[in-house]
Amino acid sequence: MARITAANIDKALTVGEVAERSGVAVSALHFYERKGLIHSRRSAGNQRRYHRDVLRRVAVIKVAQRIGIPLAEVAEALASLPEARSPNARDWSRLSARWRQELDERIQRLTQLRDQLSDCIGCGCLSMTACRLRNPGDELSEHGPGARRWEGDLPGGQAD
Amino acid sequence: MARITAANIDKALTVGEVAERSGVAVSALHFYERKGLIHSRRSAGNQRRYHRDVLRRVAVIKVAQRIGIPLAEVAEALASLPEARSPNARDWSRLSARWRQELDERIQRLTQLRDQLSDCIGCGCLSMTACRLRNPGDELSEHGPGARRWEGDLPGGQAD
DNA sequence: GATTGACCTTAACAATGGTTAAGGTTTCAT
DNA sequence: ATGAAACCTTAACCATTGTTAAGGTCAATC
Repeated sequence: MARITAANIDKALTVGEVAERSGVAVSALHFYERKGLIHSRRSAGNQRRYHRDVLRRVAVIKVAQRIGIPLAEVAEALASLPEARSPNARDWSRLSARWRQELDERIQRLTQLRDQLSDCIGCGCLSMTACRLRNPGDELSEHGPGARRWEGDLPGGQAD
Repeated sequence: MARITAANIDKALTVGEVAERSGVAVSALHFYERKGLIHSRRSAGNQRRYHRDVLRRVAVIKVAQRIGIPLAEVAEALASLPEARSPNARDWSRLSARWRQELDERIQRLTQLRDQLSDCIGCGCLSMTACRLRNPGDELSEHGPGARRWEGDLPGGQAD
């Protein structure tokens, strides 16, 4: 369907066209629709027909995935877009800002982890009680005499 | 079993003890064993008995997970440890160094993404053809006249 | 009007990282 | 020696993000 001519440039898109242009598989588009991330109308013969806005939505979904946002959260964010009109620059900017913050936090967490890991490289301390990397959440010190014996329980006595 | 006394401080650990000390569930320990990340001997009655080294391995697994390394890759890394002796500081250092590099790369990718996303906040361009975030992998320009009409197909004519 | 490609739905499968349940055995302390 | 707590195995189930298959319909073209 949908010969692309000057006359029908505004025509609704078929699922195949959206797949081709957005670079995601038809099956993924079906999936996104089931999850409420995108929407379609139906043709007389029950085939999906998409407004061109769907291309932006899919692009946004792909960016969000790169950031590491789970689809459920993307769905929420997209649900916050206005229904009455096509989203405008400000609408998209809001999403970008929101996700940039998540991205910032993720980067910060990873950077902190990296710094701790760097300390570990020099000393091989990944395995020791004192290691900053391990200690958060390591309940060792609460549980009897064995818990503090990290340095003593190796044949050869190396403090690894 | 395993009264903790001065006399049996070097005793093998049961799965419950490992779970408690490492902070991971018994089911997860079984799972790690199935996947080859940790190993156990068996008691006369077929119960798992762990060498204390397992606590280090589990700690390393947890760190790797925080970094975002999939278990299969962790399994590979752990398999590279010497079998004959308990791993020493240098062995653990090698793992740390290896993963630090992966972490560095991950951080760099995310940072680049963040910078691009920052550009998008100002202009709302997440949806536009020119956007650096979108263009890699966006096949738009190859597919007919519709492909370039990002600015023209919105009622109201905003360039969003 | 028939063919062919694109489309439809439903359901099952895949990988990842486990948890939960069911039914039976071992270990420990008393 | 017995009862409770911990352990065993197998199998099914959970969420996430889709893909693949089966069986049937629609749309556009020759």
